[in-house]
Amino acid sequence: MSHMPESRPYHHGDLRAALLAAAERTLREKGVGSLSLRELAREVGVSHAAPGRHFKDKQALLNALALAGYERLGQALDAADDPALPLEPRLTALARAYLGFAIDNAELLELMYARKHDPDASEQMAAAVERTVGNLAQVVADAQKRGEIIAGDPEDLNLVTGATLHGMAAFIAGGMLTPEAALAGVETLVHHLLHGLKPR
Amino acid sequence: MSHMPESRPYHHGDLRAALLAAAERTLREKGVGSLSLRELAREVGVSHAAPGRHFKDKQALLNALALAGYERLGQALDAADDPALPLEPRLTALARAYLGFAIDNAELLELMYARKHDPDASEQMAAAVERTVGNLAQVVADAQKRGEIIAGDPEDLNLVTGATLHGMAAFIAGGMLTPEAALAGVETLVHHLLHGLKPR
DNA sequence: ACCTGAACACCGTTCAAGT
DNA sequence: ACCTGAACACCGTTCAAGT
Repeated sequence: MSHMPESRPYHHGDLRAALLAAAERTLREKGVGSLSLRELAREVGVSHAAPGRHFKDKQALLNALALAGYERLGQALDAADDPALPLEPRLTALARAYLGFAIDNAELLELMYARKHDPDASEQMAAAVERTVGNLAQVVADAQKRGEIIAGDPEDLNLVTGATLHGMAAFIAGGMLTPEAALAGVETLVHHLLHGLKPR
Repeated sequence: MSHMPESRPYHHGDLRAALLAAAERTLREKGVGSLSLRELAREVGVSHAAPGRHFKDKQALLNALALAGYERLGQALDAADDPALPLEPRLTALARAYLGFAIDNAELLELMYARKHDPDASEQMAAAVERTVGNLAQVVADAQKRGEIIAGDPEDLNLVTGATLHGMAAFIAGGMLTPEAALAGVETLVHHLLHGLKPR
């Protein structure tokens, strides 16, 4: 038994994917701070210079990670969105999905938030962000059409809802809010957002 | 002219303060990524091991920086808060101050958000956060007392307003929102928060 | 007390050279 | 095409030794 049984999934045609997979695991388990290309190369069983073939930069690796994150977040939001629902439950479901993602991927989400103005990657990134935000914008637009929401500038309305959700996610990622407290508070949060803090 | 005129403010009794000052300048000008203890030591004109006398860790330096940030944010909020004002303008002024801080100290704010569970520093840090949040909580509490705000759980109300402001600040720090757009939108933001998105 | 110099164990990035 | 090995210029941290 001088070598592994068989079928090493790496080393050959899939180094890029292997690096990304290892990176995400490290990210989840030890945080961004402990993410090193050399360590990743070691984990995957490759020379320390090999990652350079697939990612011109450490930042490029991080960008790819963030991009994948947006992909998965987008899917989660799509899956959670039911356009047939009335506004409040629809928004609540969406918020719950977003916060769930934040809970399960706190470190990744921080990475996604951190803007690095890489001129090349920023195009894809902007598109990914757009798609994520677009999900929320659709809900607002639909609600406006149905008269369930005031007829203000949609941009402004998206900003409030977006900022609120973003802030909640940041609270979770930052450890200022426990997952339980966050999920327990979603309903009232959305309610307050829709009905306002002033007495009616 | 082989040496500086006089009074080197550093090197002697003030290395700690000098390091913090240099660090904040670097933070503002080049971002956290370019913050190195060795570089800081060079800038201040001291050996690379000297910082270790005043900060056990690089993280300790960052913690001190964040703490100072909370100090200044707290002062800015205090200065902006006028308890005599009616709820909406009072909250607007506070929001404007918070976003102003985010605009002027984007990198620092990111540092302040980033939780590092340093068991020792977390005590001071928690207190600093508490004071910042407390400012907002006071506004909500006052408004509730006056009947200007619904009589829900104060925790929940603080969460909405806090998350919204936090999210806006993060949008600014992350470059997804220009300072102009952010400041221009404060009034309607606060209005939407207080009056809700549903038609009245 | 406060700082220096050398040392250790890491990094990211580049580049010739191998297969 | 894809990877290796060596090299370069950095890091943070520690620790004896100096003043």
